[in-house]
Amino acid sequence: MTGQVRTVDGRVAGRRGQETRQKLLDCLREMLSTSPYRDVKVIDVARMAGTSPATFYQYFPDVEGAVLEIAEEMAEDSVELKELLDGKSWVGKTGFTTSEDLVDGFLAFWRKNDAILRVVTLGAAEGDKRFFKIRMKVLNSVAGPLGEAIKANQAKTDKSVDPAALSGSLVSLLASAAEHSKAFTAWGVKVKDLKPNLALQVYLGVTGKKPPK
Amino acid sequence: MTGQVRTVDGRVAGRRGQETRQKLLDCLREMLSTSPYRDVKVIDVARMAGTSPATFYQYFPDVEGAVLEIAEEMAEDSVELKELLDGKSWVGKTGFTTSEDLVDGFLAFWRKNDAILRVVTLGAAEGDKRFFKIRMKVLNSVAGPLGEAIKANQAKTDKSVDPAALSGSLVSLLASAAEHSKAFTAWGVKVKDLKPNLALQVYLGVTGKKPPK
DNA sequence: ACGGTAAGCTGACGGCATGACAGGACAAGT
DNA sequence: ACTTGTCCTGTCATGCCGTCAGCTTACCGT
Repeated sequence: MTGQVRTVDGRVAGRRGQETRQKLLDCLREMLSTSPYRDVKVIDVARMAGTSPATFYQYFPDVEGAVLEIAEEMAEDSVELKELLDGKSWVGKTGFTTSEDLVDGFLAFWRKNDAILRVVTLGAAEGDKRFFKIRMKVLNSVAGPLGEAIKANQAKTDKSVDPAALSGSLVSLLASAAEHSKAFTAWGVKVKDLKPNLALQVYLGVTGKKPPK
Repeated sequence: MTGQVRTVDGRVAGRRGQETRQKLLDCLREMLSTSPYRDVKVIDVARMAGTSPATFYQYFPDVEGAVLEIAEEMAEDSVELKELLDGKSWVGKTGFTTSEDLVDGFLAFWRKNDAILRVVTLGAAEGDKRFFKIRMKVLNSVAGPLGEAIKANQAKTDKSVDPAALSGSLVSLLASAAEHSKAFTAWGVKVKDLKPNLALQVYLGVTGKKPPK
């Protein structure tokens, strides 16, 4: 389904080629997490990979193209986030644990991929449809199931909030907290306290009730 | 208080110099809103301003330096956001209006400055202290007063949520919604419905109650 | 084993952005 | 007109970008 990996000029990549390509991607990933996006240069990536800029351009049209590749890989991984909600209960104490696990898992995922997600977020904000789509895929892996959970709970305790809007808000909040956790620290919220606070808000959003002691 | 405007090599800028400098800043602002941050080049800004790259480097060390200048200007403007909360009531129908006005004003501010805020957000996420500080100044102009309001209301209806964490979450949510309103659209939330939804969440966060009909 | 074919890599090059400098243009005061 | 200090730009060295021709390497059929 992925089709064959191809070079920019149309040749199919063999074993060695794919290795080189992967090495370039790895090095780019590394560069992204150590220097500002604006300063990431093809020549640096190539140097780090022990190859030449010309080789880079064989496999990717430009830096952005390679970044998209990494981002798509990450978006694939994001399906694992669905498991944080799949078949979980929102009732009583177990419900709050569900909420805590969700927050935990989401923050961990974001932290693991924070460099690439930063770039994806920027691209999306700048209106680039490709980055926007990737960002939505990641967020939807949580927003989808979460919206379902909210809708299911509203069936019991009818409230007048649009489930889509609410789950979207909650996921946006999680993303924002993950990307800018330092802001919360500056507001006097200790890292340790951040997670419970987020979990509380998620629980409140889904069930509409205070969590059991 | 700003001190005198100076060129990179230490001369003080006169009338004409300041005009040129301002023109460069305006053009940079324009460029930022029309092309990806990564692709903004000194030469383009200079060309647009009808001057030469050398002139640009006379007033700014690099693109980032000039961007910081614009960002600081914007951060100054952000004090106007405080007025959205100063002395406002959170009681009953008036309270919900306060919430609506806050959301309205915040989104408007963000939209007006979205290009520069995008870059500030990126810089902050990348760990740049200067951008982080600017972003905090903007967010604090709302988070501060909002936190006060929350604390004041908790005095009556005691709840166990940290006011700082809650106001931080709400402001983060607003920022996220402003920056990625398209995401909400993709979730089926119409632009028209987004504001009331956000206002509702802010109101809920502050008062802990559903708004009066 | 051998030659053919396609994959893989790089040196080299024109083009453009960066950033520094010195010198010329300009305005203002004397 | 002359001086002084501000302001702008032409020019230059440097370095990255993006492309290409051409060389080397691996694979495959006979």
